Amino acid sequence: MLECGERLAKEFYAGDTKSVARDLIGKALLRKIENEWVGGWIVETEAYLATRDPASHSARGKTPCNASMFGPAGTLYVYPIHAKYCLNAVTEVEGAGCAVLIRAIEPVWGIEMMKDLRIQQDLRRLTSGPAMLCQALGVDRNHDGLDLPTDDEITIRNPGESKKRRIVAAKRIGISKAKDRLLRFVDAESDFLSRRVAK
DNA sequence: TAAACGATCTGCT
DNA sequence: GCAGATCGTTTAT
Repeated sequence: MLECGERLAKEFYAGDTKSVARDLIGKALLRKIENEWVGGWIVETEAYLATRDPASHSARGKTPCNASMFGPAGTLYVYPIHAKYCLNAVTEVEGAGCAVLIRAIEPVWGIEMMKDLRIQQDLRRLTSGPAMLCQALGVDRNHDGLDLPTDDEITIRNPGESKKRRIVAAKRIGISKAKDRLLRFVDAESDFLSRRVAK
């Protein structure tokens, strides 16, 4: 295994959604493809709260498609949107309908593999958006519902010591409801954000 | 079964 | 920076 610390346990995801979103910045998202680990540091996330959050997919209740968003903490929720996919980690308790959207990572491991999967050579545009990073890691609907704390193919790990990051809260992107809530978290120094934050 | 709508990306200007 | 592409899911006939 790579030198990137311990994998996050179920207890990590069981915390308050907003806190989990913030704490995921600087963690390592990894995916095993053909026996090789690919992935990088998480630099951008967004919190989607339970049924009270009108921007959340869970707001209108459970449907066959969003069922895994209501699963136990640590469940992977992959949602299709605009003919692409987004990757979320379910938080809090089973049935709550909260999740954290992982919007961008800084490519570190298996960069050549990711370039092939994305058909994209520009490092800046490799994983700096929710659908981009899914494609770079080869994640699709087949992975929906798996258990992050125990899965063999996809995992999030805590590197322990890592470079210092300046974490900033900002408004969420691309939604039409509840726009003004500060539920987006980014590593303000990163070059791999889907959108820059105002200084 | 038809129509509308996105938690978006890309290419071109 | 902006318009167009894209397609599964949901909601309406």
